[in-house]
Amino acid sequence: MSKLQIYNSLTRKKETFAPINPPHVGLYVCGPTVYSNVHLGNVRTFSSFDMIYRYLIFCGYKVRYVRNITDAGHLTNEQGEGVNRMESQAKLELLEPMEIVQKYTVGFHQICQLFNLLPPNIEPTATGHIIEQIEMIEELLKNGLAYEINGSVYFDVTKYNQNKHPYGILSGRNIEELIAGYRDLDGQNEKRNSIDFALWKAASPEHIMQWRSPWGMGFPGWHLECSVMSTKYLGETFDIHGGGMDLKFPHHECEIAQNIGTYGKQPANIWMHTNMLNFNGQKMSKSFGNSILPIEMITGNHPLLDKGYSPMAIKFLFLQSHYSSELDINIKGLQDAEKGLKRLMDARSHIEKLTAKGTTISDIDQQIESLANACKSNMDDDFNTAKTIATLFDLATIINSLKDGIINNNQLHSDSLQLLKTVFNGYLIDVFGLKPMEENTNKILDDVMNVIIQLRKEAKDKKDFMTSDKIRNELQAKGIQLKDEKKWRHHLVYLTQMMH
RNA sequence: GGUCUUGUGGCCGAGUGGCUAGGCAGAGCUCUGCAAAAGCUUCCACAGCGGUUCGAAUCCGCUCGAGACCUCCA
Repeated sequence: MSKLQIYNSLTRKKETFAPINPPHVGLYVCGPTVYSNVHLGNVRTFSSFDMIYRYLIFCGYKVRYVRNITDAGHLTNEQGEGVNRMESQAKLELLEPMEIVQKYTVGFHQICQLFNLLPPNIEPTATGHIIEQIEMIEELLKNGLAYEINGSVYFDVTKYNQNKHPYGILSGRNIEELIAGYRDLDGQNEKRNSIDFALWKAASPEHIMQWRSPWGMGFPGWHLECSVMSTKYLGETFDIHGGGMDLKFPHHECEIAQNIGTYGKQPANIWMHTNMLNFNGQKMSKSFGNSILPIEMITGNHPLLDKGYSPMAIKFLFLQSHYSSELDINIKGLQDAEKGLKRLMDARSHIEKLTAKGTTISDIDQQIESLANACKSNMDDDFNTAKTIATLFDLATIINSLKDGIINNNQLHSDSLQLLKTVFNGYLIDVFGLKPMEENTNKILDDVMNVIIQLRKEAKDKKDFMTSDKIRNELQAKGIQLKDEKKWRHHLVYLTQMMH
């Protein structure tokens, strides 16, 4: 049996996964900043880590998954940049910061549900851990790695580096170059050194979010919350820390510095970074005009889209590439994913109708077993979902052949049939978190449909194809697809239902 | 400018130094009243130039191109 290998950004190689306290695994993922809508790129990242979380569970680990909500810092009001929230307006016209936080936190959770992402075990907020953050700053001050100026506290990167702690270990930067790079920028700064970063920022009186601290009223620095909350819930050193590639520097670099500066330890054994999402060859961004919100993707309410796509199809498209690769999507890719997903889901439901009459182990049985094993070893190879999906497609071909009688069911042993069920449910449903299309559970509708199907069959038997085609077409228009030699079934109605 | 990543067939995308990735699309066939679905067969690759090697899409170098980060960002 293969063992799980994970690419570690810190060491830049694949490593055999060995949790600190098996079977327990600590997983920390940087969550969203909730002052605007999450976009589709965020969804890819959180889908990737959802799959990783699910696969760890699938492998029998007991995972504590912590994903933070960043709700402190430079909150602006809804109108975004260009609007000075400090200008005096009637109090009620301004959104309360926590109102914004609430709105976008709820929105984020809704999107997570639509994409069938499991909630983390703990979802801590930055504002809920101000005291702990202040405590960590005090430790850093005590360790001589931070200094206070005018009510703000900064991390002393140069000093940290002199203590043989390599700042830049994760992102491959060296501080001389960084300093040189900053020198060109404006130097109006109270920091001792341009690469120092804020642990605590003094707040001007009109700043809307501020807390009391030993250094006066202020708010915590941007990198501190993750250090504090990962340590609090997972320990000073835990197994996996994840986040988007764009957080590698400076966010994760600073996090490491803060943790080492405080506890003298690397916070995480493994750092994982998921890659970015492009649309039509470009990074999704407002300035390119190709930034699409998840909800727009689902409803199709966007000029660049021809129609809406189901969250499952979108997620399937994500899973067809490796989490660490850049992914470029477009309309055609979405359409392809829709069809591909349907093929796999159809194969999955066909398994239920198969019968196994094999008495000995046939070639087919052996093929099924080796493909099932391949799924595991593909996933164990740094969560290679693309390859695993390819393997599932190979199994789908076998299933379809069995269904159509092209492969005789005396070639299929009952153990293999069971294995097919286990694999399709295990990977497609449990690990990838893909939901099957909705099955009809309405008994009356079922009975009515059987009457209609019977009528159509009689028309067909009389060669009255006008009538039989009419029935089929009318049903199609109502979202029910009728295929000959088959039962009728519902056609993807659930999506639109979910949106309204 | 610096750090890092990357360049695969019509599109999207895996990939180990030597063996068909896969999906969707295209072509042909089977099935079919017609569709749909499904099955089988098939076409189209590894940016360019060198090098290492018995052998490289896979390793090294250069050229060209793309992207991310260096400022909040998944």
